Amino acid sequence: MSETGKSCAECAVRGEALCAALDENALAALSATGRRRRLARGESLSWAGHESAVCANLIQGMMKLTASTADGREQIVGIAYPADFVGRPFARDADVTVTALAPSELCVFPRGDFERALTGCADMERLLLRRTLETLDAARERMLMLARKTAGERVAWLLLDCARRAEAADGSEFDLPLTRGEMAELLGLTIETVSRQLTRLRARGIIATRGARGMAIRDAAALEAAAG
Amino acid sequence: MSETGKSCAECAVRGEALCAALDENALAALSATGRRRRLARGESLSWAGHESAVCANLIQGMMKLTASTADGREQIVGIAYPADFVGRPFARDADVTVTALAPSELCVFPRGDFERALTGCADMERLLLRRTLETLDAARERMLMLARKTAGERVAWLLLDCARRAEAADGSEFDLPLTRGEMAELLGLTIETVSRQLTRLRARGIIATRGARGMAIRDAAALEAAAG
DNA sequence: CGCTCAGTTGAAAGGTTTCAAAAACCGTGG
DNA sequence: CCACGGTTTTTGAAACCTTTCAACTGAGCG
Repeated sequence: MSETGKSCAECAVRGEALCAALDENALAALSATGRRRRLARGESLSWAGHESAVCANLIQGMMKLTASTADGREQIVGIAYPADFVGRPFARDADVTVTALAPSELCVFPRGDFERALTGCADMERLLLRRTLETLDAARERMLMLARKTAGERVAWLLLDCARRAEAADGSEFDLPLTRGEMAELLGLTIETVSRQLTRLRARGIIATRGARGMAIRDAAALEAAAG
Repeated sequence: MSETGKSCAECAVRGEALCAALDENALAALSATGRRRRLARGESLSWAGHESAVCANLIQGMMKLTASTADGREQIVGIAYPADFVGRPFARDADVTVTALAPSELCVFPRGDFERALTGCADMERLLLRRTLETLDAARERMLMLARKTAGERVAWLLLDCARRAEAADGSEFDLPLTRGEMAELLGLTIETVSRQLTRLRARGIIATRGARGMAIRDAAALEAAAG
């Protein structure tokens, strides 16, 4: 039973989060060390360069992981969705900052407790290994994008990714979960360049927009082609 | 005992590779499925988009992991050194190509056999998890570099990395393990840009070169500053 | 209804790439 | 040991794309 009075049994991501791999006893033990935490948009869970004190499962919302240079340039290096794990077990320091992109709720554990749960449960460890390998695959795809794709290709790629995640049917409208600034931060571009590329896609009839967030893909094939 | 007649006991990376976590029996079982393989510079172990058939430990040499776009643009997304693990357990398809940068020797296992060894040995699984988390950290640092650093910063960053790995004392000479082309492939630049940045660092007295590979860092502080 | 902030658009600047050619390097063979 | 030929590296100039700086527009909200 967590601080907020919700039990694991009624957790929105029960069955999808890492702790799905725990048996009843281990779950109870871990659960006793965890607590729910809500973050408003823009609030951070941890900061790069600071001690990596916590691990958490994202229950609802959306978070960004950002890396930054000494002089303040920033880059989003990952996005976390509900049921995703965030944190860095087995390391003293975090090298990313984790910030809520939308109002979010997490189940937070002291890092040491979470590590003990991992070590004590090979299934959960295996699950984390698989997820980490997938995250690494995604990171490598992003490296290719950041290093070799044009601005137009990057924007198209992101729109396809958002549409896929929004499970938007072809031509149907969905809301972008990111501002232009966040899109830029993710794609390694500037706000202006993102805006110009969206304008270009709209001019070519490939997408339609409605306000800043409303988005509809009119020509998925063309968008895929544009994504390189 | 592997094909080449060498046993694990006399393996050059025994104690550092993943299999250091295996007990005697498990090691014997895995070892029976593995074989040594030598690759000349430029030869590949696996190809992106093809079936991820093998896992391996790099015994000696150096390999690059490259991702590529449909139209052939390429980006190095990782480098493997002796004792490093290469391969993608738990996935049907590989999304990177693994190619030898120097004459290399690997201990290669069918993916299924390696996965069984992992599943049967929590210690090895834990070790792979830790290494994968470290690799992910490195990948994120690279994303930041590829997205936000200038050509000069990238080249300086790479030189520092190479010097560190070569354990070159301050001012001492060492050989770059990469050609200009490979440096460019790693840094998300072109050969010409890498060459121009090296020329600039040389002109500023920060480095000295001797042929294409010989490199000496004359002013480490300035180089660190230049790396951003 | 006006205010504020996010997003768009424009023009100029800047850095990197592209294309082209010269120079240096390296392994080979005489 | 030096000359040779192919390849890698360096250098130059122009083109290109993205960024920067600046101003405008539009949307959301009290």
